[in-house]
Amino acid sequence: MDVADRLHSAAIHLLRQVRKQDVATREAPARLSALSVLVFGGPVTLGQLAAAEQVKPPTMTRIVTGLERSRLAERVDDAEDARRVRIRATPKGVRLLQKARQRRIGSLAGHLNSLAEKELRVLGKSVEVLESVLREWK
Amino acid sequence: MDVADRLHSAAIHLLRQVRKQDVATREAPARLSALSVLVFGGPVTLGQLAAAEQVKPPTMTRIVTGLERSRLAERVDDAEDARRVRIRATPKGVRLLQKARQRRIGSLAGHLNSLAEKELRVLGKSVEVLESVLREWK
DNA sequence: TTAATTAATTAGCATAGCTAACTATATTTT
DNA sequence: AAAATATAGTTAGCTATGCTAATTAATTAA
Repeated sequence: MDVADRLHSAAIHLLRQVRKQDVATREAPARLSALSVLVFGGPVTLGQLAAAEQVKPPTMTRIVTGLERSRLAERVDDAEDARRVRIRATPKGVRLLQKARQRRIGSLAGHLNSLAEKELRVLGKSVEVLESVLREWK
Repeated sequence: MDVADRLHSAAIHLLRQVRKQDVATREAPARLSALSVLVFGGPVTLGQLAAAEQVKPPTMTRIVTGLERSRLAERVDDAEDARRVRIRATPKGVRLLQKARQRRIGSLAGHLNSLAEKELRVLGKSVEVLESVLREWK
């Protein structure tokens, strides 16, 4: 319980810090987050994207519309099922997201480089543990 | 860089999972988050609360108004400086937040209890490392 | 005692969340 | 094959959350 509590708190504060880097993109958080799913998960239907982002389809419709207006993503007709709309990141979207990610990771890495070799190894080990926990989740 | 990248990703997915518990509160994320600062950090001025939540004062004005309408927090006049408004959680707000937190932590702890003793120790150790990194940050 | 600064609010805009209702396509039943 | 049902996405209309600019009130500095 104690580890869960402090891990939860640390995750919140860590993301709150790295998120500061995102202002440089001039794009809203919901759009960046959806774009991230598109860039790292490939083209998906609107419904899948909504589920991945834990929002309802009408919300995702508008997020995608916003991404399209910024030319970061585009709607593509689905050949198999004409009801569906596939969403994919444009090259511009991929570039923007990779830069945003670079800024976040760079910021975090900058703060980790004061750590001792041993501490970094412990951290790396527990990231693996977390990844296994997340794979089992739900 | 690799540790930073995977730690970042793990933090995102971990919080995305535990956040699901919050629907039970029937309160919006921004309000819960601000309330959390009030409950764990004691009464603060509106400006301090805005800074802690990384939003601008007008935004916090409305979040606090929402919390007041739900009787979760209240505005208190500042004796030293009449321009300031101190915000504090009500007993109802404290109770609601503690339950919400309990659900989150409980959910996380439930997923950690499949870990081996050794893995949990590694995780505990790296939470300490993260806490020290966060103390230095900015 | 003015002038400048600071704290919070108000006004007005865009985005993001929801439910309910609608359109168009697919699938299942009769 | 036709009708009924189910599914995918959008539209409409609401509330909440983010911003900047302008306002009000109080404090501090000149």
